[in-house]
Amino acid sequence: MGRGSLFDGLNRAQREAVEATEGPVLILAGAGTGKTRTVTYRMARLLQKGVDPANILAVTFTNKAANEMRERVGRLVRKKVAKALTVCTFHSLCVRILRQHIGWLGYKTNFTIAVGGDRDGLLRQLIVKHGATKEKVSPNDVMTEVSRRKNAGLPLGEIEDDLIRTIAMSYQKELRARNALDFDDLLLLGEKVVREHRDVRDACRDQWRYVTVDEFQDTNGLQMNLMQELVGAPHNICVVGDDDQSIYGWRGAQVENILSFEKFFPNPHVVTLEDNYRSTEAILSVANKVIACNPTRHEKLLNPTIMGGEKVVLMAMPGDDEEANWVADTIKGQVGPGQRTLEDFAVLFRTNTQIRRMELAMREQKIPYRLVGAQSFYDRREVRDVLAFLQVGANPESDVALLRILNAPPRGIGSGTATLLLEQSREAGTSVWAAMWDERFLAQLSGKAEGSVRNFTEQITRFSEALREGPKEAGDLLQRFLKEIDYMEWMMRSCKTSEETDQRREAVGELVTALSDSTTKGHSLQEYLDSAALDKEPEDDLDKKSGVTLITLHAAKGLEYLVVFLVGLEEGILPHQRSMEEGTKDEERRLFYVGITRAKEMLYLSYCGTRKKWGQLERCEPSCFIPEMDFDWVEEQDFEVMMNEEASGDELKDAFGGLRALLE
DNA sequence: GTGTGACAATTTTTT
DNA sequence: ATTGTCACAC
Repeated sequence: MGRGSLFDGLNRAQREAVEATEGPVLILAGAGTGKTRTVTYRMARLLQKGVDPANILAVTFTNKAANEMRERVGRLVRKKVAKALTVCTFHSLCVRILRQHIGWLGYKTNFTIAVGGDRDGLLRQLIVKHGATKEKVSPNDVMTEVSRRKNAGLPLGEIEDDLIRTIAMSYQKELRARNALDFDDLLLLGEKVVREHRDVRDACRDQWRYVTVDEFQDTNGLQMNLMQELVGAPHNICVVGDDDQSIYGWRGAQVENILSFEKFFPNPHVVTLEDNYRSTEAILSVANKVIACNPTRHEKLLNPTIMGGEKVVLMAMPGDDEEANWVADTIKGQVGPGQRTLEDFAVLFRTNTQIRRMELAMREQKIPYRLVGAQSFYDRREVRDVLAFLQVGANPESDVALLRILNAPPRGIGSGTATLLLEQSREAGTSVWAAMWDERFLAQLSGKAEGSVRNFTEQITRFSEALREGPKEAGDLLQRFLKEIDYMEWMMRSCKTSEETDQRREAVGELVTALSDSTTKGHSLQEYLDSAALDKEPEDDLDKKSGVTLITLHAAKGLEYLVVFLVGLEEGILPHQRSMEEGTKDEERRLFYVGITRAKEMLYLSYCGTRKKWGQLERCEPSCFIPEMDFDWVEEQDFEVMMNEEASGDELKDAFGGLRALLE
């Protein structure tokens, strides 16, 4: 690769960043300033200089970002070289480290990762057990507090609220007993093992000599500590981020990590990227004026390189139904041969629940769409079940998974037997699986229950052995196992619509395919299960689907679209009610800013006069962020006024007939 | 032990 | 409005 080609199309600041390969580097990159491009070129430059790809680590926050980064480096260097890089999320980095070294902390290396439903289920049980149902304790309350403390490095034993402390501590004990880790444990223990064990730390330092961290404004204290342990002298660490896009404060992110980077790694080479290549002047002017309202920030502007552009449209809507249909109609009107495609459009929401209404409108109007970050693929019931089967097959001692599938589909091991089983495992200090083999336990059961248990253990043993003998055929084996236990038939019986039936069948099919793909590529079963626990979607799933993108503001960070609709600009939604109560309105403003800067050519904003909440109509006020925009670049429209005008003109009557009918 | 139906609670954002 | 939980009947 010639030196000239590597630097083609980079501006001065970007080149400076690419060329600064040694020592700490801080890249302050505003939205759309070619951040990913700069980072990937920089990695290519390292490789060009002769750095071994195995010595390069890039850490991101989402799998999507990790995949994209790997893919883009892959365009610059040979495939084989790109493959040897370590590009992963903080969480999967920690899994890697822990799968090797967690023995130091007294866990077994085949620990399971407790996610979503399983974790909530456990909490629910514990809440009931401690008689806290009638008190206002929800799994979420406990989880929020547990997560907050783990990420801040504070002990659970010092939680003030007695009830929450008790539940939090037994939650932790329970996880521990089941050799399971939650998301926060991954970071907590990952950092701990690296900090406490010099050998581990040095092994990591020896392997990863050049480290890059993306979206650095979103790191929390734990992640910062981990990086400090991982990166020894000469501190070849490059961090990239933008304080204006810090939107994860609620998850413990510390903007100070990027604002005072030099405190952690002295004398960094600082590069600022301000030229924006993504959006029009119109869009950037609106964005700049809004974000300038935040009091504490690195003062900076996004400089447009695309001058002019269509004004940002601000639409007043009567209600959320009309809003959804208006979005769908507008998209329809702009898609066609020689015009835009569905993939050019994205609709951005503050909350997941808003997405439902939009989905309905899309279906009614037969517009294909893809959902990002709504209900994640891996949170679907059938998927969790099937993964649990696989997990148990891979390692029957995975208590969390085993308990999940104990009686799914029903096989005569009901809650009574399950309780006895759990007691047995606790008393004997063994896994649930081991308890199932205990003759003294089996003797306590009725003849029928005993038979059920023996049947089950025998079935699992066969499946497990088959997997061990032929790990490459895991996909087939799984499918055969599902057939053997009649899983699909049971699952289908609880489906209401044929659509649901298809979806579930499809989901399971996808899972089997993904598994087969993974093992064919030479990944172990454990690796597949890890990625399933940490990923939101199977690798390529999302990009393959075509259509309009429906996505939350949080999930949209880092992405861009030709045309963006940012809907629901109302008090209580953006800014969210809770942020006003908690005094985090600045973060909501940054969220608004992130949303605006996703748009390349055209931005539509809308707010409603009324909105349905819990089936009831409620009045809404326009967001307080609206007056903060630069109205030189905004065109205000009112849907009802517009409709009346259309109604009086004859030509367009038919085109909008459907919409008008809605209003009447 | 399993399956059905009425009732209640739920909505911030993600790995 | 949807989803899950609980009580009751088989």
